[in-house]
Amino acid sequence: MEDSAHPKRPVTVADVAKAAKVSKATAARVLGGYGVVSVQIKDQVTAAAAALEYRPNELARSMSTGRSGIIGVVVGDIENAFFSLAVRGITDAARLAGFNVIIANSGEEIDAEKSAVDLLIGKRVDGLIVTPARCDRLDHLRHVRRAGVPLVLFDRAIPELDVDAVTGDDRDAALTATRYLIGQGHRRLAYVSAMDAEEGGITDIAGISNSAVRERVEGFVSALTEAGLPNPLHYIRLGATDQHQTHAVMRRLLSEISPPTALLASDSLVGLRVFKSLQSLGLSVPQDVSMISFLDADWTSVTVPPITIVDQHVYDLGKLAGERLVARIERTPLAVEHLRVTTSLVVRGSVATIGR
Amino acid sequence: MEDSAHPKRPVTVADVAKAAKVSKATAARVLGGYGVVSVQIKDQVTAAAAALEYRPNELARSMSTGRSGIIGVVVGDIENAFFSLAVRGITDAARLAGFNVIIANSGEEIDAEKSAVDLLIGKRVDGLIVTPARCDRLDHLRHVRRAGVPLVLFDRAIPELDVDAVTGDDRDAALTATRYLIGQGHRRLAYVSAMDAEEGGITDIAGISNSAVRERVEGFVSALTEAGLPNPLHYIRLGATDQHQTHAVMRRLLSEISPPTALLASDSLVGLRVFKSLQSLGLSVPQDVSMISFLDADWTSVTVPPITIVDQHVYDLGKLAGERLVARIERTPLAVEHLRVTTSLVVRGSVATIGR
DNA sequence: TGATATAAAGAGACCGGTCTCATGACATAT
DNA sequence: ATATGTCATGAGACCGGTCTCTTTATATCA
Repeated sequence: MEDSAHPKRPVTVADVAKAAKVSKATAARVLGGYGVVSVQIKDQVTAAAAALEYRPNELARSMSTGRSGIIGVVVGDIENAFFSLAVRGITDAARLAGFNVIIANSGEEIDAEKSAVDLLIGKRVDGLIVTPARCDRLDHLRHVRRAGVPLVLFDRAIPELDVDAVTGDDRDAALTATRYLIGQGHRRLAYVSAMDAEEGGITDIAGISNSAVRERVEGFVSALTEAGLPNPLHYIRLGATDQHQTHAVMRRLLSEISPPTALLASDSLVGLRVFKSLQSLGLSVPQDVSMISFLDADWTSVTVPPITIVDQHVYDLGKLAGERLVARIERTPLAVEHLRVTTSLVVRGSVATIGR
Repeated sequence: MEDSAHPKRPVTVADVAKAAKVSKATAARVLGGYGVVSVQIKDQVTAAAAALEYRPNELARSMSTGRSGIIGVVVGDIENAFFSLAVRGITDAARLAGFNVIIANSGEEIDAEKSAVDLLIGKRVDGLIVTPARCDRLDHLRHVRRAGVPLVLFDRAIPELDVDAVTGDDRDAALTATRYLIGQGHRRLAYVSAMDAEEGGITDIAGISNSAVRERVEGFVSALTEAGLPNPLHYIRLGATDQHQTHAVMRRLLSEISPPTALLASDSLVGLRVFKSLQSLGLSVPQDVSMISFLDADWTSVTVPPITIVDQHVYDLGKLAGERLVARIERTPLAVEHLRVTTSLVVRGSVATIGR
């Protein structure tokens, strides 16, 4: 009865004003915490507001101030530990500055990303953090700029966009990890990524539309090249998008005439799939195959052996992106930058020393 | 120059109307997709809108319609795989119905939860899904009801609140898992949870303020009782809130005169900590100690041995909560219900058969 | 005592949409 | 030819805040 009978129109400043016998403007001053009001009136209004259980309509507030207090975040896949940890970092930075976060998932699809961006702009977010699925379709991001909404790219940079980006130092990370593998005596190294497969393997590194993937491949290839190893592109495999695909990729890879002795997995999901795949093929790590995965995910420390990983300091990455965006929103004068967070190799037990 | 020089006031219906040489009302009809407009005028307005790159201000739209198209979700900890998977389920259900999701983290703290709820109500969300940190402080949730905002509780029920709840069948899950352990010959069983420790162990099950935790403990105790095992509360341990605490809890537990032979971990984070703790104590699973964890987390399938788990079908749980809330928002006539999603025991290798 | 400064409160425009109601044009019925 | 109805468009109120500008009351000074 009490709930359904009163669909109860929410209490507004006008209601509070009437109850406190003051003008709407005065009540608004108290409730909004601006302007000058006498102590007596202030108490009067506060009391009336409490009695009526007044809650400000943030929507209306945003309407007139033009600020929503919301930061929009478009990520590739929230379920991925990489993103959920990054979101934590972003959220913490945002909350510290008094902003809230609204999250949208693009599923790494450019159209979903586009509509998510449009939607958030429509909600008049104060700023936007986007993980661009591709670096070649930019209209929607250009539009964000033109709409005057601060934008920070996350995990992937797009130099031609002239906008801040926060990423790991992917090139260096791959370089370091690969050098380490080479240093342990490995000569045939594979790189496995979840990026959608192009036909017939990699031929054109510069053409990879995802900068994070591209930089990692570049680092990987550089390390092989500087070590004088032949055919650096030979063992690069894309398309490890799910367990089934990964398994297929792994079977093909390991049934080559000279199969690789070490694998570099492009992210923790791929790493997990690769590890499972090796298990089901009856291969043991690192005796039969060595591996390194990106990201310090849960699972990497409890396997036997624990997995050697490239720690991307994802939380910091997210926090930095959040802080950068806040600075932009607050119009702090800053040059456009590509901030790279250095990564660190955490050596555990998944890489064997061979050929000595 | 071009970006900074034009802080570029966003394009409004009025601007489009002027450009299309029609009234604001007519332009709004076309842009908002309501009312009746002749085809000719419609094209005219559409063209003008495209030329000006008009984007509707969803805030203003929400103001006048009273609907924001947003569902608010307050979770305990987004970083926890349980919640991030649930959020995926919620988000999918929401998007299917045309809603967006805004996520807030309570950190399982009642005050943070309170302010998150207030904030979301302020943003005029169309509905709210909350994981209540406690079942005894309810003012803010009562207020949600009074404000006329549909509410669905997630993972934990509060019967006295007369509101929908979607949870796993925690009692049954714990009962089944415990019975299984007993069936494998275990007689000394421990239950380890991350809930804040009360002094001196558990004495009053009915007093546990988190219904999910309470039901699991009840199920655990029921199974022990029906098997005629003595002292069912003896090995229940709370306070496994981080790796350090968990380690302390485990040391104490396993240095008892008759230590437990099997452990039930209340969630996947606790499970992971327990597993790591066992590793560092040099104990092997299941030879030295058997264990079962809640939630089919990543790590549980790649350990040696893989962990026997209680699968809570979390994605479905989230999806169901999302669907239920959408139904409420759309005023589908439904009785208030506590929906329980049945769980299933996935037997892998972390439980030994003993004493035969 | 009157002039002026200053603090506090009120009146009402505004943000950008939605939506009701009024108006005008044209077609059909009488 | 006049009345009636329908359809497309225009005018303007409204949502619930913020904020500028104006008015009123009180204090300060010559």
